[in-house]
Order: sequence, then C-alpha cells, then structure tokens
Amino acid sequence: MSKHITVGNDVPGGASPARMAGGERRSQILAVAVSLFSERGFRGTTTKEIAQAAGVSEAMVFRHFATKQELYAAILDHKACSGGTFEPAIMAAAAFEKKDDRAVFESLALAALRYHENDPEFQRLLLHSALEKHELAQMFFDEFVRGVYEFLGNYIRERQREGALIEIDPAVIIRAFIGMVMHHSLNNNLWDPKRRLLNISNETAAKNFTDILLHGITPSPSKINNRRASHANSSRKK
Amino acid sequence: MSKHITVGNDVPGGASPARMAGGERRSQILAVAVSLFSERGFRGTTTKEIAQAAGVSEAMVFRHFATKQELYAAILDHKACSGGTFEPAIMAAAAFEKKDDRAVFESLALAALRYHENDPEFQRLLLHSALEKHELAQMFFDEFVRGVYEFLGNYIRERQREGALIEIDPAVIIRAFIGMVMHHSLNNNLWDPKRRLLNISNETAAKNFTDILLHGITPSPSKINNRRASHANSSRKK
DNA sequence: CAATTTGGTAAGTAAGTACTTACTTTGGCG
DNA sequence: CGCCAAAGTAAGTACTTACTTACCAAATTG
Repeated sequence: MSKHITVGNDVPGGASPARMAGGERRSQILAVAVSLFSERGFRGTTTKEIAQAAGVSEAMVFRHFATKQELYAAILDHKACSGGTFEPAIMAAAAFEKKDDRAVFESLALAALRYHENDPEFQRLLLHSALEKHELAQMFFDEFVRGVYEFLGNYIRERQREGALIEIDPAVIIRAFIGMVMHHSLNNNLWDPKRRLLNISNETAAKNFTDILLHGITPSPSKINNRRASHANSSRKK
Repeated sequence: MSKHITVGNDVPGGASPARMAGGERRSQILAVAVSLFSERGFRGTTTKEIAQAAGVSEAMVFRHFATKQELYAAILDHKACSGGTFEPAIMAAAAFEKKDDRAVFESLALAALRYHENDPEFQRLLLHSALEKHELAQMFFDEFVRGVYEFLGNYIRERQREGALIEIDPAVIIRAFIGMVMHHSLNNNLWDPKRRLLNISNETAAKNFTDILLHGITPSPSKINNRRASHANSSRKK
C-alpha cells in the first residue's frame, strides 16, 4: 500500500514538490531564514525571498510564523539558547582546575574561533540584531557575555591572589583577550574573508594570542634562551 | 482649483522655517542622514524620514542627491575621507622616530578610542555598510586598515630586527592590539553603552592594553621589584 | 469510499517605498 | 520695482512589502 515515503527532500536545484510534515517544513523555513537574515539583516530580507528560498509560497511562511518578527524571534531564540553558544566554561573545565593559565586561555580562544568559523551566520546575526537594537541581542549579551566575564574574572582574581598573574583589573584582561579573539573572527567573517591581511589557522591564532596575553611582545630577559623556534606564520600570501 | 494654503513652514522645535542656501541645506540633510543611517542602517531608513528630520519635503532631498544610494555614498565618502579617520600615522610620528614602543601603541590606542567616543556614529555606519556589503565599506577597509597594517607592520619588523620585540608575525601583533582597542570601542558603543561590564577612561584603557601587549599578564621575573604601584583600577563602579 | 484534516497555492490588499512632476514662493540684483 | 533662478512643496507614479483570503489536493482515518 502507500509506503510511507520519507521524502528525501532535496531542495537544491531539483524542484522537489515534496510535501513536508509540519515540523519539518517549519524548521526548514527557519534554516533558510537564518541564512537570509544573517546575510541581509531583518529589514533587508523579504518574506517573499524566504518563501522562495524554502521553495514554498509566501503564505506557508505565515502559516508557521504569524509575523516576520515572530520568525526573527524564533531564530534568535534558537540560536542563542537551544542551538548553542558553545559553553566555553565546560570545555576548559579541566584546565581551570589544573590552573594551567595557558590552557585556559588557549582552549577558550580556540573554541570561540572554531565556533565562529563553523557558524559565521551567528556573528552576523548577532551584529545585525545589535545594530537594530533588538532586545534579544541585549539579552544574549547580558546572559552569555556577562557570564563569561564573571567566570573568567573569578579565575583571574584567584590566580592574582596566588601571585601567578599581575594586578590588572581582571575585566580589562578579559576585554583585551576577548577583543583579540572576537576581532579576529570579525575580520575573518566580515571585513577580510579572503584573509588578505592575515591568514593563519585557528590553532596558530589561539596560540599567538595566548602568548601575547601571557608574556607580551617584548623579550623577557630570563627567557631569551627559551624562545620558541616555530612560527611558520604565513600571513600576507596574497 | 488650487487652494494654495501656505502652511506656515514651522518645524515643531520652534526651529526656523528658514529658507537655507543650497550648500547649507545640503550639508544639513547630510548631517541628519548620517545619524539616521547610523541608527537604522541604509535599508532601515526611509527618504521620508530623512526629509522630515531635516524639516523639508522629500523632493528637496532628491534635489540635492539624485538617489538614496548617492546620499549614502556621499556620507561614507565624507566620513571616510574628508571628515576624518583620524590619521594615526601622523599623530604618533614623533614616537615612531624615537622608537618608543610604549608611546607608539599607547598613543595609537588613545587616538582610536577617543575618535570612536566622539563619533560613535562612525562605527555603527561602518558596521552597517559592512554587513550590507556596501562596496564603500570594503573600500574603507582596503585603503585605511591595510594602510595601518603596512605602516605598523614595518615599524614592528624594524624593532624585531633590532631585538626590541620578539619574533611573532607582525600582522598577528597588530590584529591582537587593534582587536583589544576596537573591541573595547565596540563594547562601549554597541553592546554595553552603560559600561556595566567595564567602566574605565580611554587613558586607562590605552595604558592597560599597551601594558598587556608589551609585557603580558604574567609577572616577568626580572621585574618583580619593579612592579607598578598604581592601578586604581575601578571597573564596575558608578 | 466519503469525510476531514493538513500541506500547499494563486491572487489579492493596504500600506509603504524611492523617486517624479508640476507648480509656488522667496530673495537678491540690475 | 521686475524678473529670474534657486529654494521649496503637494500630489502624484510605479513598484514593493508584510500579511490575507479563498480555494485546492494529498494524505489519513473511519
């Protein structure tokens, strides 16, 4: 009889007249909307474009999401909460306990760099919503970024008490380090996707940023004989 | 037929119903457009809003700027070229010649921080145009940012040859430092204008970022007795 | 097989949108 | 003053946008 056709819904190119189950279609619309919103922003994306990209009529979009705003909210919600934000605290937990400063910062940087490389839409989406003053962008900042500052701040304060780190306002240290990492991601995703100014792997970036944070760029006398051999840094290959 | 009621052309603010000279009105329209575009982006701002904000009819906007695009281009042009971009090379020229690394980086950071504080619209405008993939944002990046990388890169390479700086890819150093500074400005202007996470003066920020860049955050053995006394780090206050 | 629900569409609508046209006012200058 | 160019406007135009309405068809169920 009627075989339950699990429609191998191949959207791209070949017009699939596929009739999807409700939830499926909904999440498919969400997915294409994510990429369009991140590309063009909320105001720059039309519901017609979303419908076309999903391969359905505009009316279908509005069956699943009452308004364009609701669709946008669903996306930010999904991205900021369920989808992920990569929980750096957990990833570096081991390093935290061992008080291995290098590992703490390097693994944190690497996680962030990898996350943004794999999901560049996220950064664009967040920037768009911040510029458009969407409340959900503020919410993300308040919850997630603040959490990072508190967690890392506590770690730094402890290490300062132990004399392992010098006495600079921990918030400044965090801002400096997150600045290196996020600015680098922003360059890769937004300003210089061709990597013309700087083309290094995430691993190299994380290592170098951590080096700079921990030791600076001036030679410390006690370590002159201890300088690292490898740099293999191939920027500016144009 | 035509009941030409001359609606007393008064602007709500009790402003002048003035009839302006051409150039004046043009730059006034430009000014209000800057603030609207930076607030809502190109697509998010209507020509009607611009006209209303300038206190004239829409037709006047199109007399001065043939299209909305042209108006936008004029703005970016003005902002990126004549208006300013603060030419850091010149500002730090003395420090460059003296090879005073601290002064070079600190004055550069301070200039950038001050510039963005005085003209936060610029950063928003640039971000908007980058997200919207306006060619002029790319042009700004190619010309200005690339220039900074080349200029600073040459300086760093020279200092590395002299043994005053360690051998890290200069582009990485520049990215790291610009990252600290720009990310801090972005936080102040976009994410956390209330400075809840970190509230420091531009001077303190420039000094601390330079400290971190040059010496890192771990105590260098040879300088233990030489640790700075003052930090007065007062984040999170007020 | 009807009956009913559910995925889907074509063709609207009202309110924008960038941009134009045809016209009126104003100020300066001989 | 008279006149004319420039500053200004009201009221369009052609098109797009978010969102609706009315209808269809393919499953699922009894």
